[in-house]
Amino acid sequence: MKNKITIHDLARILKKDSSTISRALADSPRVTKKTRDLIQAKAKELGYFRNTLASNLRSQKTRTIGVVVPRISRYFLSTAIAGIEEIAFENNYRVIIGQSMDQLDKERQLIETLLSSQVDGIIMSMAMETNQYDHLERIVAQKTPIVFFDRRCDAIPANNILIDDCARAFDATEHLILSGRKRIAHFTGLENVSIYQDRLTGYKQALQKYNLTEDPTLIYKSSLKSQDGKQLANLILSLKQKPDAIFSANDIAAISCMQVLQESGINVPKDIAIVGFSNEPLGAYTTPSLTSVNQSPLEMGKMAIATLLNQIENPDAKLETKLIDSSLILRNSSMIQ
Amino acid sequence: MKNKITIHDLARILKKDSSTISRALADSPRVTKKTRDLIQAKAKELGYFRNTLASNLRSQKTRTIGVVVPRISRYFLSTAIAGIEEIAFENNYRVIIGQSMDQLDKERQLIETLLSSQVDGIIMSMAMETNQYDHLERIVAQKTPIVFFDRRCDAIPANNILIDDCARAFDATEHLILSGRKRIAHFTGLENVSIYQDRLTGYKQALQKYNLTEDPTLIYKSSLKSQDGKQLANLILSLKQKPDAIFSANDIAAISCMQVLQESGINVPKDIAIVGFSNEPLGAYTTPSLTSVNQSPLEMGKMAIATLLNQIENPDAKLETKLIDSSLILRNSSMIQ
DNA sequence: TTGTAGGCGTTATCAT
DNA sequence: ATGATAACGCCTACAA
Repeated sequence: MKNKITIHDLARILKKDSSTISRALADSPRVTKKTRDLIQAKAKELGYFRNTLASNLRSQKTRTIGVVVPRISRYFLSTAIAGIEEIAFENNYRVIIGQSMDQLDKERQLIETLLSSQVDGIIMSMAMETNQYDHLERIVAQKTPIVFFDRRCDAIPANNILIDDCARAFDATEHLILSGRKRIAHFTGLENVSIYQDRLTGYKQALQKYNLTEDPTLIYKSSLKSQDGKQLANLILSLKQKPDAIFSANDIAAISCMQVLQESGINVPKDIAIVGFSNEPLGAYTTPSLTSVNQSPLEMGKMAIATLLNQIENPDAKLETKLIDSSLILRNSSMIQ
Repeated sequence: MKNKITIHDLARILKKDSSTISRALADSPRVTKKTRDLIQAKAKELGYFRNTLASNLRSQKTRTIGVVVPRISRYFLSTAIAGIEEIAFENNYRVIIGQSMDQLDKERQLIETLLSSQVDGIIMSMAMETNQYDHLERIVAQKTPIVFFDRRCDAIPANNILIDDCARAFDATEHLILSGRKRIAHFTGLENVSIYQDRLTGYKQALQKYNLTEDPTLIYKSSLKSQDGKQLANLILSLKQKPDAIFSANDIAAISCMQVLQESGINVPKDIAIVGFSNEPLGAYTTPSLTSVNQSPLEMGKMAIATLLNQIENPDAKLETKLIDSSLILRNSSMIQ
């Protein structure tokens, strides 16, 4: 078995009580400097490591926070997680990560796992599929602090770290309108996801402001995956009266759609201008480069963990919704070249 | 405090002993089906959750594995982690993630944290800076199973999940030679990182095979970050006799170098052909698109966790080094157009 | 300043 | 089949 030295071993060796050892190792002032130094030296010598398991059980704190996201291998999310991990580490917290793969079932299981692991708090961005909230209600019932970022859950009282999706969608649509576009299609996600609703609202508000009629046949709902973008491109290609612009609620769908359109001889942006959302790095490298909305993922992640840690240390803190800076990044896919 | 129902609460309510409750909840056959059903129903009703902390302390297992990587927000690593998390979850293991940011210090601290958290095993890819191995030796000393992927550590006996870096570097260089290139520069990483040594070796072997003289002034060592690529580009621009090709040990340096070269009027690939390494997705979208080496990160991650779980369940299993499929992906940055 | 004792929640062992 | 007991390792009132 493993090389496990306990405070009892140290106690025996040093002929002290284990409580003295415990205090010394915790730098408690309630032990002489001399004994403390002696004990710490011996502990180091013997390679003693505090057993976090036992310590946690005793203190009922794990100094671990759980993160549940749709998937890690997407730039926005991995960058947000990088920010979370960085701040958590600085504050001596560990981070457990799980991916829901946008599935309700997996999300449920992950939450269950995290709760029974006694995480001190949870940061999450909801799965696309999630339309029931029993698992999230349980988090609240257990009084485990929770912070949503990006994809919030309106049904659950919690802290939220967001960008102003509606305003940015408005900006994106307005930008297309001001560039002279009249028939602007919108790619939206599943209706239970808050941000896609917000982006849809922003899109509609912009149309309204400029007196463009909202055409329901120009609003396409999908999972916004790569293949969805391709399918939608083919659908658009088959239309007699094509849109002259597309505002997609994410970059993946925008880019894959753009590729298919181009392969069929459509000129982007001349024939159809395209704007995405999220500012994935590869959008800067496509031809044409993709106009998109920067969501400041690193800042979102850092703000999410800061908010969570505050809530953990201060359980009565008022719940807040914080908006992180965001902006439309103009590139060539929406500019007349 | 939290809504925590324990087996003792259930015992009191059902007028049974806590050990019976424990057995029932563990589906032990040593309890009547009737009582078991009764207990399980009641547990569900009251929202009982096993306290993983206590259970772990008892069993001396955490069912948690630690992952230490340079940074999460890079495609290769986030994808590998996605694979790790997926398989871990299927096997009812949790994953703790830490980023060393390529710093030895942070890596040390992370390892220490993971060890005192009693993780059942560790998967890691070494930090660029790491040139001392005391922290890694401690992992071995504690008999905690460890698997390296991508950036291994030759000084530590462990499982390794790799690609054949040397062979792929050879392929890349040979490809440039067969395309008629004579002065092929190489961007390598810090010398303590195994994979960069391997890629350098592959590069040299290809030169040798085709009787090209190895020119030490064409081998550039750096951290291979974006800014390094730019600096190297400027350095190359200042040369009287420029290379006609560059083989970079990663994509980031390759792409940023390519950009700077192009801005200065160099035609890629005509004047200088470029090949990267890692096949980051954005390489497919640059102009010209970047020839690179696919490292199959998802498969590497899955193989790493499979190997680790096997080692955990079977501590005497022989240590292995597994090579994952990899291949040179030809794109426009190295083809005469 | 140091020691004693008990408990965090679970589970394995032994007894009934 | 079920109950009693002890132990995993740590921490903290309380006592001395």
